[in-house]
Amino acid sequence: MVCMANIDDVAKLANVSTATVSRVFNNSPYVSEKARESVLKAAKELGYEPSILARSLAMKKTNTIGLIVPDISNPYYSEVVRGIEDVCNIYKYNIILCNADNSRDKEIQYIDMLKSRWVDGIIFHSDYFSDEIYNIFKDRKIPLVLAGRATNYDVPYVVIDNKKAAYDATKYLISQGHKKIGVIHGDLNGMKETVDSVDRLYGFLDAMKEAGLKVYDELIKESNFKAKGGYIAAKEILKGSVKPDAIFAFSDVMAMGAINAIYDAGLRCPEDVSIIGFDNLDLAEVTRPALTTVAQPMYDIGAVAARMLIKIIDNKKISEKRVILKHRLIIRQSCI
Amino acid sequence: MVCMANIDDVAKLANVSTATVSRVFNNSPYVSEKARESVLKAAKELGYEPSILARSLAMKKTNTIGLIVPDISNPYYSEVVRGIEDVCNIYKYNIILCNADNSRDKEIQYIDMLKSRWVDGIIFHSDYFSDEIYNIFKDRKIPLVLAGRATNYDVPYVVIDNKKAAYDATKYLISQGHKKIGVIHGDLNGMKETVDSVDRLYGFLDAMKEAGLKVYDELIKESNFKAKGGYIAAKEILKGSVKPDAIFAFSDVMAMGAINAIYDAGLRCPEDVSIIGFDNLDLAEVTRPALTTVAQPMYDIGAVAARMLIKIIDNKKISEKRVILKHRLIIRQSCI
DNA sequence: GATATAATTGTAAGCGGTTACTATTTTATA
DNA sequence: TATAAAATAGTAACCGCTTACAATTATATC
Repeated sequence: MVCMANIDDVAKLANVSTATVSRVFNNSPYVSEKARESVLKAAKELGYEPSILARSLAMKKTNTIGLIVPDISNPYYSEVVRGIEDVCNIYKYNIILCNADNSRDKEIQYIDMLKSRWVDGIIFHSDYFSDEIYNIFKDRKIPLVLAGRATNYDVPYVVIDNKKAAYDATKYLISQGHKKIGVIHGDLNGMKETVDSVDRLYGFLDAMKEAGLKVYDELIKESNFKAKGGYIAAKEILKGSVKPDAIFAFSDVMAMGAINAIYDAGLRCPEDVSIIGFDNLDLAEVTRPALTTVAQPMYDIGAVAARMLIKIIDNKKISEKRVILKHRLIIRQSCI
Repeated sequence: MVCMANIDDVAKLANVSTATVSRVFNNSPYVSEKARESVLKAAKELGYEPSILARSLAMKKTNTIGLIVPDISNPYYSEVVRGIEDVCNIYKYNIILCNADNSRDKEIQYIDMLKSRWVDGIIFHSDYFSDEIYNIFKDRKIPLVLAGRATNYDVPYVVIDNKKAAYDATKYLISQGHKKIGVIHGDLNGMKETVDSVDRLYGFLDAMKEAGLKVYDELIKESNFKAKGGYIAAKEILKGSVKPDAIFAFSDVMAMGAINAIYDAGLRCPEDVSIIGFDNLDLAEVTRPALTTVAQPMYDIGAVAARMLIKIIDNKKISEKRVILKHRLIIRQSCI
């Protein structure tokens, strides 16, 4: 930290007290035009800029929020973060970014770090929101908004209806005449805490049941939300005895991997096997076949979460603590 | 900011002075085992955690670095940022993230904000590094590392050799027998400040010249580094009188757009027109045809930049202020 | 036991702001 | 013109920590 002019220097040069300087920079009324001018002039001359750090300490408010996500290099999260950043920018908040890789230890470590930095609040986006994490937040007493994850605890959140979304996607596949439908899902966490994949799987099962279709266990595989994982899972599905006519991947990236697996198995997509993804990343529309997918409003998940958190920090009323944003089926070329 | 125990509370409960408490938490020697224990006990009892904010003010060091990038939701940047974050995490630095959208105004605004937050240094990644921005950094006297952009000013940077990279890619196309090669580049900024696209264009031209190949102006189009832009540019190229046998897109995303344009024009990729991209984003290997591309070490650009900045902050010697990382040609299926 | 030395600990002044409270100056009102 | 009210300015305590310096205590040396 290079030294620079402080409030005393400015006060001295402008021949006023520090209080007056402070008032000028806080747009307080009750400061004469004359004083204001000379302060501004002195400040300019010295290249003075108030220290947000010192101000934060004095006011016990940092105008900073912490952001805990698994991995910013994952396009889903980078889009969410972009939404958060844009809203924060409007309200003059800054964000401290933390990549926790879904590791509970890292998450806890980051929460403590953010706390000791006095962030005004935290937006937490993780695959899991466990009792342990909940209690830590409760102990630390930091305003919290959950993004992308619902909870029964009294914590505000912004999500989509994952179950309904998967239900809709499955219904669409069924309406297209598909009967033997495979699924590539993510970690189910032993069905204990509810994670996205669990919700989505239930939605899938509901739709299948409703349509009276048989669910083949061997067509349902776990993967890791990555392209390679999707590829491997699809490959296994395709080499089984039950041949699927469609596969529902719980992420676009896994869907892309699955498409490659289909081609590598000597089949075509969508002619032989239809694929539907989840997320609607940018890449979904630039690949071939363009991906039919369930769109999540990632940017808005971030933006709404940020807006909620800032309201909570400012003690403003929030109309609804549990926000469920709309998903949307985007029909492109990977399903027929 | 919720109130919590401070150093005085702990000192009182532990029956020592605040100095001792501070010493305990800074692992100072010269504090007796007895005192250390009682401080730790008191701290635990009160749930005390030192305020990094107050510490930063007292020490004039925040252990925070500012990060200015155009757009975190762009996968290139999110990968760079991930590299930065991982290194910062190791060295106990935190990052404040700023999306400046390549807007000079936003960049300046963010620089000032970061300064008034006393960040220890800034990593700046923008398409442009102008005199104006350079001077602002110089005035503000903040340690700075440039990522992804070289400069003649005395500012450390981490880049790849864009000219050589484009040269290599072009040579590869030529070696495959291509002669009429198109280019989709980004903003050339009037060839004034050197931006990526300019360097790359020169590399392309060099290779063409060296091979004695004719460069067709109508095969060279400007675009915006987005898929749609790549699509439009390729479409224009394809409908001209000179038919290209290959197109070099200066980003993978534009390359993807171009592939779509090729198919929409009733042609095939790579059989009729080869495409080579730039970046080697994750998506490059999951699309069909898998993208032949010039790989940039995005994660490392971030990681190395962060390591350099932290060294500079700590006044350690850095062996080389101008780091040029290796690019790599990744051959997949989009070129034959 | 006296004295020198080393190990601990405490005191208090910063770091750069904000703000309650008080003091002073202006302006309005009678 | 005297006085009340409003506007403006200043003083100093405080936010929570670090650290130079001084003070105290324990240990070693003669």
